Amino acid sequence: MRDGNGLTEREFMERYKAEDYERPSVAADMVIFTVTDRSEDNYRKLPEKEMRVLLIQRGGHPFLGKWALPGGFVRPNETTEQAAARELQEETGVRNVYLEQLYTFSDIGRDPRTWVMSCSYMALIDSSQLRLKAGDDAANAAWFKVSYRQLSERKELLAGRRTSFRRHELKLSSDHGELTAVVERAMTSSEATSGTSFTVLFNDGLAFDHAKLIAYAIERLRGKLNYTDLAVHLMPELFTMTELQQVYEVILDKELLKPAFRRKAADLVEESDQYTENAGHRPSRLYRRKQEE
Amino acid sequence: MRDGNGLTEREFMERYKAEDYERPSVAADMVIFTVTDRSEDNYRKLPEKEMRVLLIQRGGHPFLGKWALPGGFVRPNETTEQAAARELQEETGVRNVYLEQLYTFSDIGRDPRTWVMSCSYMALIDSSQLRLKAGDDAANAAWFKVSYRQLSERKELLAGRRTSFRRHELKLSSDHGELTAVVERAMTSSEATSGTSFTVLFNDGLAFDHAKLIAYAIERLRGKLNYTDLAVHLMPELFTMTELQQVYEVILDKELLKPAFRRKAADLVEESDQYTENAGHRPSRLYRRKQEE
DNA sequence: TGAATAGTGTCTCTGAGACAATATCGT
DNA sequence: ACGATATTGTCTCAGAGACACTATTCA
Repeated sequence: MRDGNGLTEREFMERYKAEDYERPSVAADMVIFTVTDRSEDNYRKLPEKEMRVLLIQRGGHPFLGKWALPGGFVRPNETTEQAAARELQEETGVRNVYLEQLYTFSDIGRDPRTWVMSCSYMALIDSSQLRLKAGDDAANAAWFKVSYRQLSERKELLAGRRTSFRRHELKLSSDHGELTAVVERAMTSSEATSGTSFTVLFNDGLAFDHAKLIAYAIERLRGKLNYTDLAVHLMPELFTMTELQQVYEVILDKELLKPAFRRKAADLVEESDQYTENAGHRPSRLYRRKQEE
Repeated sequence: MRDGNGLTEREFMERYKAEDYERPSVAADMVIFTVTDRSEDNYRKLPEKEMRVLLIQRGGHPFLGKWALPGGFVRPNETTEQAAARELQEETGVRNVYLEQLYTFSDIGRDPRTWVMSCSYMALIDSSQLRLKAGDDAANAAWFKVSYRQLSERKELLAGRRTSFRRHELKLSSDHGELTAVVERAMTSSEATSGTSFTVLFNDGLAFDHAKLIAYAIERLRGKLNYTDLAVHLMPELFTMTELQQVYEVILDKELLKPAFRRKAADLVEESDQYTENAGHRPSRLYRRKQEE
């Protein structure tokens, strides 16, 4: 079979010049979430939970000294998934975790060096795996406590184009200090069009557009929490219902009713024969992730 | 502020060589859906609906003569969204449509020429806009009727890793013939990991891995249909409830109950004062897309 | 008048929200 | 016994599924 220039496929391939077009670099960046216990002061209370995300302090330009998501450039003989998994293992030593592609960001100028797209991933790590790698080799890596709260909501009707804006404050805190960003999520909808976009309005301490990536990841995580078993990936092998509920509550940033939660979560988990002990109160049954269905 | 090499940011940027790493080409490929009436034979029956997708016959290597999704390489001064919107306008003449990023595919060897990732988008076009561009300049473009049906389901438990496979048949038909592919969706879940992946098992007539992209788009479309107003983007400005229901039915490939559907859809639409006429039966109220909420 | 579709009524069942009551451990 | 959490019960209400019924047009 010959094409318009009378070439067979073999001939075409031999003459094909891969360098004809300008190409972007593609990075795989990861938003790695975990939920940990806050060390508790009171004597028989349950420890509270905190949602945390892993950040790395940049040791070079650009954004020297700022905090960035772990990630790196995708190499020629790997997929973006493989690049993400590789980075994840390099940074946390953890393999075999929940990994989900989020979105590919390609705003022009998002990296001052050159044309770089970011294929972003979300990873969920349970706190027991986390403990293994507490004293990480990278002194410049830290788990930041996450808070993501809606500040305001605004609606606008302009030339048949209705847009609603939701402004959120993203606060990340750790021993290394506190980072703050304000991200606005705009949902446009007109006669035919429709779309969502994120804008970073304020940013103190985060590198690149990573505030946007983190906000996007949190929105995805919250959205999927209700209709998937995503949360159990954040749990150790055995856990109580209350612990699972706390994970939901800290991610969604709202309180849930116990009976309703237990009914819904019952489908996601499997009873074990074990119970908590020495807790200062009635022991609770331990559950594990359900494999079936 | 100076980095490890004693450089300021300005000095660093001047010395930064953009050519240090090998880079992939990035294409924006579009799965463009529309729903059209099938020309009806009977005299007072309503026309049936068909879901269609736009394909373009390749005029050059590789995959010469095969059908591919419209798309093209992203250029240095545009985002992937902009590239997708540009391609969409070039191919269909349509602007201002629903556009959603789907997934970035990066399997190695997916393009035999060179390293190419595909950032895929889904677009929804209503049938009235479609008519405007019926006689397209591109003689090699055609709207293919879509059928996507589950063939089989299989579950496997292997070394603590549970995987469920769903095999689907994708059939695309038009005046230019029929294309068939079989795509398998594997959902793996083990102690901690979890993930979904698509594999093309059989492919007759489609270029690249585009059978996979189309399958992915259909799954996304079906999934979102139930909890978003996605479907109204496929409708012209005024439409009846039955038409809207038919769109749901042809996409989901299953029949819905009328009263239940009307209750649910009532939130998505707004009544107009107009009614259908000369239909051979009781006229029906016309609705339009709701802007509020 | 009748074919065909438009539109409404209503019964049931399920699942979520809300609140209350009981159970059990460790000190 | 008491503090704290674990676990279950149940009332109510909203929404989905299912089926049946009435309404209206045009050939």
